Order: sequence, then structure tokens, then C-alpha cells
Amino acid sequence: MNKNKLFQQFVRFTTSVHQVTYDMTKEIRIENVTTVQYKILELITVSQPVTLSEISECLHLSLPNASRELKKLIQYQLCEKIIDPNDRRKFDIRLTEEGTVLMNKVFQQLEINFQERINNLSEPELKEIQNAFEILQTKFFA
Amino acid sequence: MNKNKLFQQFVRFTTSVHQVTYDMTKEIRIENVTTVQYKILELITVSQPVTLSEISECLHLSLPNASRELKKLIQYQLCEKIIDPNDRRKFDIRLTEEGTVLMNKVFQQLEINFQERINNLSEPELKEIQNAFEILQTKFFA
DNA sequence: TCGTTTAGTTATCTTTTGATAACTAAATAG
DNA sequence: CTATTTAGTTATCAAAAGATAACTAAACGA
Repeated sequence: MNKNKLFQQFVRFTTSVHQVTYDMTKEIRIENVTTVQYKILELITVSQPVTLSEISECLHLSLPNASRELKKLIQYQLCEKIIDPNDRRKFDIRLTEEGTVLMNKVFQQLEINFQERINNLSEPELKEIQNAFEILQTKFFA
Repeated sequence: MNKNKLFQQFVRFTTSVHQVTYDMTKEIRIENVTTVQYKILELITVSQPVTLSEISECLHLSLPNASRELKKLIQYQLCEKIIDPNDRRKFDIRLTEEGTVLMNKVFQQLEINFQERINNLSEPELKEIQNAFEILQTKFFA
């Protein structure tokens, strides 16, 4: 196996992934919510409940900056803190009712964009793609 | 095929890709070069020669902002304009000697990071990965 | 030739993001 | 019980990135 060729393929591939995910999300813009704030919402949505430290780590934000941005999302009533009874320094963060409704809409739109992309593919092709996701996820992007 | 499951797999997958590419590039920091400027350098490197409009479009920068950032890269002598003789409004952008040396180093480092990731994989696994890249690139992220 | 479009520039302003210091309050460890 | 660590906050400053208006100069089209 030519590992340099594989590397070049990897570079092209990741570029495409970034391009496509950008295109799929670019139309999604929530009022008053900046890019970073949206990323936080996305993270909460998929791994709720989450602590501030986790947000900070996953999104590579300093704790002060994560705290500041979260504060705004709480002001907008899109998420809320639930203090951990076992450790009152910590708290879990969840979407509010309103935030849940909003993020459901967002993910529905995302899924529509996704379905459009795979619309013209045959059943065996879909199987291939599923398989490819799985292989890369477990063996490379683990 | 359960398309909703596939969508969820896609979401997890793209998250991982972003995570891994972030980790692989985070240590790379060129003096005085900001994130956007680095993105521009990367683009020039892989698709040289390139026009300002192409940079603007590919990186989703307005033309004025792209122009401003490019100007700085030219000041740092990392790239240069080559005016198109057929259309003197346009120009091609290329890396300078110095820029080429720098970006070679960057890509070498990237490749080292990449090789480390695939180090523990067997030859058949590498083949699988190569195949997975190819399928996703041609059938999904095209 | 003249108006229009294209490609890019310059200047300016705002918003967003990043960094850091100094802080509180709770938990934990010796 | 005290010292330290952990988890997060608040305030402040600086840098980066985004948006827009007004511009130049070349090319193009009728």
C-alpha cells in the first residue's frame, strides 16, 4: 500500500467533508445565535446532558469563554442549567422545551439536505456508503 | 435501508472527521499567520494557481476580506501575484519559494500525524480504508 | 464608443472570538 | 480543620473575522 497516496486521498477527502458539511449547514441561521453558540447547541443536542467543562473541551473553548457563550444561550432560553446534587460546583446543561423544538427543526432540515444527497443512490450503493462510514469511523476516525 | 439511521451515522461521522482534522492541525501554527490566512495558504498549496475570486468562493470570504488577508500573506512573502496576460484584472496566486518550503514542512508534519494514525493497521485494513475513502468521495461527498 | 459587467482594492466599522487575571464556592485530601 | 484542587464566573482587553460602501481599471457587448 502506497501510504503517501493514501495520505493525499485523505487530504482530498477531509476537504470534501468540510465543504459538504459547510454547505449543508450554511443556510441554518438562528436569530442572534453566533457560530460558536450554534456549535454549543449542536453539542448539547447530541450529547445532552453535558457539563460546561465538556463543552469547553470538545469545542476547544476556554472555560471563561464557554461560560460567556452559554450564558447568552441561557438568556435566550434555549438551554438551562441543572445543578448536580452530588457536586454543587457542577451542573448539567440541557435544552429547554424551546431549545428542543428549535434544534429538532434544525436537525430535520439537516436530514432533508442529507436525504437529497442520497436520493439518487441505489439500495446497494447506500449499503456501500453505510459500510464505508462504519469502517472509517471504527478504524480511522475512532 | 433505514435512511434515518444512516443520517445519524453521517452526523456522528462528520463530527469525528472535524474532531480528528482539528487535532491533526492544531499544533501547526505559523508565525503571524491567522487561521483564515492558513486556510488560504492550504488552498493555494493544493490548487495552485488560484485566483482571488476562487479563494473568496472556496473559503466563503467576501472579496474585500479575501483581498485583505491575501495582502498580508504577500507582505509575509509567502505568496505572490502573477498577472494574467489575457485579462489584466485577474491574477494567479502562487506560493513563493519561501511559502513552498514552509507549506512542504507543514504537509510533511501532517503526513507524519497521518502515518501515526494508520501505523497499527494491517495491510487489508488499509485497503478497506482506501476503498471507503473512494466510495464516499465519489458517491457521497462528490 | 459608451455603458455595463467583472475582478479586485481600500477604508471603515462592528461583531465575534480568544486570552488572561482575579475571583467564588464547593469538594477533597492529608 | 486547613490547604488544595476543581468547576465555573466576571471583567477586561486584544485580535480576528465579517459586512459594507465607495472606488479603480480592465474587458466586454451593442
